[in-house]
Amino acid sequence: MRAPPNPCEMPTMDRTDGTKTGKRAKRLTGALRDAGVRITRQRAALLDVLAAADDHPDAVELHRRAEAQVPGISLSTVYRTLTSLEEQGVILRHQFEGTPARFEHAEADHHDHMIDVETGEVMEFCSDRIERLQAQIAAELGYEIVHHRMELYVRPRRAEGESG
Amino acid sequence: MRAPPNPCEMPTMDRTDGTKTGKRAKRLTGALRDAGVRITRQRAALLDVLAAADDHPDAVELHRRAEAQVPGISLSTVYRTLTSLEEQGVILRHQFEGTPARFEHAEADHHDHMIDVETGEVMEFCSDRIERLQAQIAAELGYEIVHHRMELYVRPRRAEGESG
DNA sequence: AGTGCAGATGCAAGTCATTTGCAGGAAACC
DNA sequence: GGTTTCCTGCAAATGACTTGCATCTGCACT
Repeated sequence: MRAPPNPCEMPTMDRTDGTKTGKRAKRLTGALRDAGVRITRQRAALLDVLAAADDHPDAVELHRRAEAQVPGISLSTVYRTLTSLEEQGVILRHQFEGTPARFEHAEADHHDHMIDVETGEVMEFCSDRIERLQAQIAAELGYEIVHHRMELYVRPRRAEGESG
Repeated sequence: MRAPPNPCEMPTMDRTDGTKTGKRAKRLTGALRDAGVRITRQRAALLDVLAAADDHPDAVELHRRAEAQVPGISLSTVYRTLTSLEEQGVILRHQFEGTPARFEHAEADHHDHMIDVETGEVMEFCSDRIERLQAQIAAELGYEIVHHRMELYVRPRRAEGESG
């Protein structure tokens, strides 16, 4: 139960590891600084929180977590920073159905998402075969893919004889 | 190069055909009536507009088109009706990136969407092979798919030597 | 055709997630 | 340390819907 089914499953396993998380925060910070973006306490806190997150928090949740490091940080700053981090390519924004946008750092390899419609839990997966088919379909119609969105809204498959 | 690549490409070809469109409107209306939903002038107009649409209009555009038949129809009625039509399963709502929700009638077979990021044009496609892979991925993790969303954001592939 | 009424409508006001104008504040570079 | 910008917090604005409420209307039943 729960074995990685795809070759590209679980690209980086270092989440919630204090050391790795810290390094990730430093890399993200460096990327920003290199891009000429000013590193304020607020942004550092947000990068920290994003680097440490192993889930897919929304802006309000990120704000809550960031307040531990920068009490009084404003929600608009969180939104503004998230937008700018997204533009710098260090985080990804996902607009799943019926929820506010959720974010994750962009250090892991590309993956798509599976959302448990009963719990809201977000899982990651990826499939090279699907990606190839997508590219092929676009190419056959004379297009190239800029980016794609693939979300599977799922529910636990109940064993036979189970009811509820 | 340009032949329909998938077996399920182009499921119904009757769009923008006056007669077929009228019949579709009647079928949609019948489905609603059978479900015990009252057919008002406003709803009839909206069903008409939806049946005739060969694009993917949003609520405001549908409102604009419906006003030709029912001057003074309210935008809230359009929204309310679209929600109810969606619940009845006669239309589909698509939330593409960065645009208000877009709608289409649900009489065509299942398909996914490809959005030209330069023009906003929406094209339909489908791939049985991708669908099968998706189901397989979900199954391997112990889930079944409730529904999915797959959108390809594309740009015309320019020929070699072209610039711009 | 007339009647009753649950369900539908229009309008205005409300909600929710996110963005923006503005004036004071603080990184970075000298 | 002084400036120069860029950034921040706050409050107000925005966009896309949604909802409360008083009125109206399909439509089932005469």
